[in-house]
Amino acid sequence: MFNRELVKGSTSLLVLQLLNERDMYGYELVKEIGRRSNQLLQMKEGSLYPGLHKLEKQEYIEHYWQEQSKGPARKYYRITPEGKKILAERTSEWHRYVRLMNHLIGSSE
Amino acid sequence: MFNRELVKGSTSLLVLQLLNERDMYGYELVKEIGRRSNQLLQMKEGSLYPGLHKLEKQEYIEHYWQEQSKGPARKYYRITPEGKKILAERTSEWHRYVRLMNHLIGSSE
DNA sequence: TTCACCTACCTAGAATCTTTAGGTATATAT
DNA sequence: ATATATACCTAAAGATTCTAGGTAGGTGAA
Repeated sequence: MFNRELVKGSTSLLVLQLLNERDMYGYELVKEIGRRSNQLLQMKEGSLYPGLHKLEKQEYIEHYWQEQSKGPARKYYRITPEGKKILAERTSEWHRYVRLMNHLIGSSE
Repeated sequence: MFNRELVKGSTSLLVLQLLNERDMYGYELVKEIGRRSNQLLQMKEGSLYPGLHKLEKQEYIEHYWQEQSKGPARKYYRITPEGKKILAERTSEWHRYVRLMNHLIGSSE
């Protein structure tokens, strides 16, 4: 597993990226992030739900409910145009940051 | 400037790396990180000093005082063998994390 | 010699984020 | 009945960072 400190801060970027691919509900995001990372990234519900609420308050995402024929209703989230803008900015920030860190810790990877 | 959230978590890695190159004192670390990053990374003293104290408590670094012929004395920090071990681990964690994130946000950079 | 500024250390309190550790409810399988 | 899985949620604790100071020694200009 990754050091907890290292993982901090990039969760909102990850969530925005996944919602940019398709609408998802919270529980699905937790599972999907685990699946895609081979369980290396285990986003806790206690982090994800408040995080989603914050992103929605910032109007980067919005939600709609969808009843299911079986099981509890799902609260789907959709990225907004503003969210796409932020995603693009954050992604390029991420790359700049990685390049800089790799430079500082003496790696060309 | 980078998003504050993005920068979180890698400061101790950076500090250990710099101290692995040579002994430095706190104030020097602030300036050096700024200099090497072209002022993109501005480590605040309020973050650095408590961070150094924590690393020292974990016995990854240790300090010694050095009087100056002019100006205040300097508290130099030196990385310990344990610190070097942790640095190697954290560095490889960093690379693994970056590879994973780049995969998840769909980039080959 | 007074004032501003730089070096060099430090911390308390606020803000933010994550985890822990629950809770509620629906549906299915044993 | 009971366990398990889905699916939402939050309060409190823990960790880290920033804000916004403080202390002190030395330098340079007016």
